[in-house]
Amino acid sequence: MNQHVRIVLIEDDDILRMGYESLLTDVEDFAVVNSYASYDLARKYLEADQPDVILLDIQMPGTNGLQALPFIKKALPQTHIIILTVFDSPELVFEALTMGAGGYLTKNSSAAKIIDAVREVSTGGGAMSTNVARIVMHSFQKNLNSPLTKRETEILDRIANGQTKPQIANDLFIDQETVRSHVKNIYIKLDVNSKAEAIKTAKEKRFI
Amino acid sequence: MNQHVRIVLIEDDDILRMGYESLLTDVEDFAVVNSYASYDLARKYLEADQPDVILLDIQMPGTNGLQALPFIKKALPQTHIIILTVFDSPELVFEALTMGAGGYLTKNSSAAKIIDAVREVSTGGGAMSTNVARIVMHSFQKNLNSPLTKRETEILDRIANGQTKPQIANDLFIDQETVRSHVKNIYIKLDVNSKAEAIKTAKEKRFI
DNA sequence: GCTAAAATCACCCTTTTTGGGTGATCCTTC
DNA sequence: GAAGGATCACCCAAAAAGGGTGATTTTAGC
Repeated sequence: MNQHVRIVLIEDDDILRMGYESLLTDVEDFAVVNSYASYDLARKYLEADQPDVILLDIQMPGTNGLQALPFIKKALPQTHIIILTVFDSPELVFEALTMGAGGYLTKNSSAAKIIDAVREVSTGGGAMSTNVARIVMHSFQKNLNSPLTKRETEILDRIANGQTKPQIANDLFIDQETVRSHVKNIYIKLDVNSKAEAIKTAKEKRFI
Repeated sequence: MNQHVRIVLIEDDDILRMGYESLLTDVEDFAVVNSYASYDLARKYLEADQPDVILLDIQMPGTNGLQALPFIKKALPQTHIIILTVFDSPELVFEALTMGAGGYLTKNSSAAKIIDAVREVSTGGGAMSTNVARIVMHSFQKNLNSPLTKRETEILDRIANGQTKPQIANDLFIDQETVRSHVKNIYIKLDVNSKAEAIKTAKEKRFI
């Protein structure tokens, strides 16, 4: 039995949409079951299409791709969604990923990359173009020149997780006064005088 | 003038090391300037090697790759580091990325993928194998079935950033009592009775 | 081995924040 | 028009935070 990967395209540019369709149709085990110029047009047919993978543009008339994402996820929880767009700002990327996109490709991606990506996400993998990967990886990067000591970082991290000083003291098997002492030093080093400011500053400078 | 990408390999398996060396040397504009069986052996030569890219194994005798990462970063801030390993647990991946790795490949990666990755990171891009991408993307994913309302999520998010109720009230132009009201509802929905627990539970269940 | 930095604890103090209970009003949004 | 969401009010006591000042003990780098 033929186990085709069922693909749906949602892309408002006619030329591009036809291009992708032709590209993906030519792949042996892929099947483009339908393609639409917008989510609003696709909406009522998607469930019948039963796609394994949706290639989704962001910029579209009506509901845009990012707005559509949660609705698609709710209607078709098993479907993997690849964002395919010209935009690659950190905000859009993170927005897409938190909403459950399984891939994020920019439109300068080669045909081979797009085919690879579809295959990957259809089996539960992840896919992103290199510029998106750079953004994502950069978001993890900690500042390696933190003025905070190990202990101070540990404590500030726990504060950022909502722990109170007594709780922290208890967890680390040290006295509350010691925790207080560390916190005071943290405040001095970060030039702040409250938890909120400390967390804000530390996150901005990637100390935690 | 020939602008070669200067590559250093740190990999304890002799066969693999030679394999990578031969693979990368054959690429026109790549130059493998040196290869070592461990970081401890590489250590004192690295600065002289002036690599643009280091392919770094994790499992090694002596200092392992992840432990070596911060030292390499400190000594050679401009050098891009690609972790090349058989391990792909979330913990190791995040550890490597926070320590400043520019790429994370698993050893089942094809020759072409490895060459691509070196080229990418050498120009400041990011690179990761699909299984790593899956892990990373999954870490961003929010729970789309949160029991919390928009407002409640907003407020819990601010609490997780260290803001106090008065501050939140002020920022959102609502009364402290309203914030308290929301917080109470959050506590009931999450079945907790403190900030710390609420943040912990919400993060675990990816509500924030 | 010396020295500086880091980690530890102590006691002074006041102000702010928290959490629980109970109830009410006003929007929206199906 | 009913329900969930968002808003505000007032009761209360306990907990936590923040500032100041100082001291001791480890730990780590030269």
